[in-house]
Amino acid sequence: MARRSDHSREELKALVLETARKQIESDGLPALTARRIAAEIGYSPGSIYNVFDNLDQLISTVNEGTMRKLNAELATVSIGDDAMENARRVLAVYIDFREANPALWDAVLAHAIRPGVEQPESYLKEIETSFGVAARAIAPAFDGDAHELRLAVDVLWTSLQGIFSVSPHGLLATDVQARRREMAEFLVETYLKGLKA
Amino acid sequence: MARRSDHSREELKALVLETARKQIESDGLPALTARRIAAEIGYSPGSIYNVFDNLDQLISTVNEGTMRKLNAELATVSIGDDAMENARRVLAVYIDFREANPALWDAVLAHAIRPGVEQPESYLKEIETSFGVAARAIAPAFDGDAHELRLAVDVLWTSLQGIFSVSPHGLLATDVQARRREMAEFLVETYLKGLKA
DNA sequence: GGTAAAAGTGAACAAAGTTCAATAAAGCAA
DNA sequence: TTGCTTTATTGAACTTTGTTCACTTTTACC
Repeated sequence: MARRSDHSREELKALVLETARKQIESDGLPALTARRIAAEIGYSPGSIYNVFDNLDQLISTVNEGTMRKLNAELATVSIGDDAMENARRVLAVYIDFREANPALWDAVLAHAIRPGVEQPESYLKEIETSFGVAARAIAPAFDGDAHELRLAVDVLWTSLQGIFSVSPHGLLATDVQARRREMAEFLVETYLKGLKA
Repeated sequence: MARRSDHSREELKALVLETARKQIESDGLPALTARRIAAEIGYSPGSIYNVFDNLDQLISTVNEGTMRKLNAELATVSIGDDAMENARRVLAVYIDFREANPALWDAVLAHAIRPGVEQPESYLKEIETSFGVAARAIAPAFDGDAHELRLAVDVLWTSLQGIFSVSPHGLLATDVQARRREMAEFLVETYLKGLKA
């Protein structure tokens, strides 16, 4: 069979994307396969490659949507003159988001690690938006040194990624989430204190 | 054919291990496959599974060796009463080790991330040894609160893993190493200042 | 010398990403 | 309507992976 026109090219792309997102949410990134998406939407595996170059690009697009959702929530955080207070608020939103979307966020983290794989421009833009919020949050602790501010944000961001990526050993699965929250809060408290010192 | 006795079981295990280590070093973890190891040592793929349960266990064993090597170097660091100075020294050894063994260290980091996959006891012991060094290094900044010291070490360790895992975007490959060093040093400086504040 | 145990093989299985010649439907022209 | 062109879609096929296991061959021992 061929040429069904059940969906336009754009509709099909959106359908694939949405299905991929749901499958990541319910079973995690490793469970995502082209054949499984195809089966779910009633198309053949080849059709996935008609609307995406490959699975990596598809995952990047899912991740872009996840980042956009995070950024929408970060945008609601009110930023004042107290860097520590700002950082606490941003972290709270970050953690809540992660706990509300664990598998989707893991997919973002997993892809952030892959070396050499370059990401679409639009995806990098979303990341920059997040960095911008973080930068404005801790800016009061800096005397206008943009270069050092950028360094401080990069360090904070990647450190948080470490905390939420590495599985703490010797802990029951039920305690991992609480431990990570504790660690992230300790990092932000200590790091911000250090910035002001 | 069968039963060659070119090597004893222990010799074969060591041979597989050493070959895997070399292949990770030269081509990275993703390039490591059972068939490639087998071809290199002149055995069949099935023989790998005669001495290791599966590839994950083999990689964990390689990683254990890597950690042991790191610990040997960490053991030479002299620890004094100044937490900041201790931390600087430990970090320098850590960074030098990573730069001397990039692919092997990436394999350690990659495995640290995998959720649910439990590691052999002996491997966890090596990690604990590293944590012990880090704990003694920053202990002077604590008033004997073992619980908080442990938290501080966990945070520092996983944060560093984040810095060395996430590929900073918008950088030439040649600059990544220098940037990571800069970030790691900034983290340690700032974090330690925060601990003392 | 014969037998039991062990070492080693290598073909086979399932599952993955990906490709592409073939095909059927849709659109269009006459 | 008819026929031609274009295009969407297929699904079988290719490659590669981890892993298994019935079978073979060698060794060790009685």
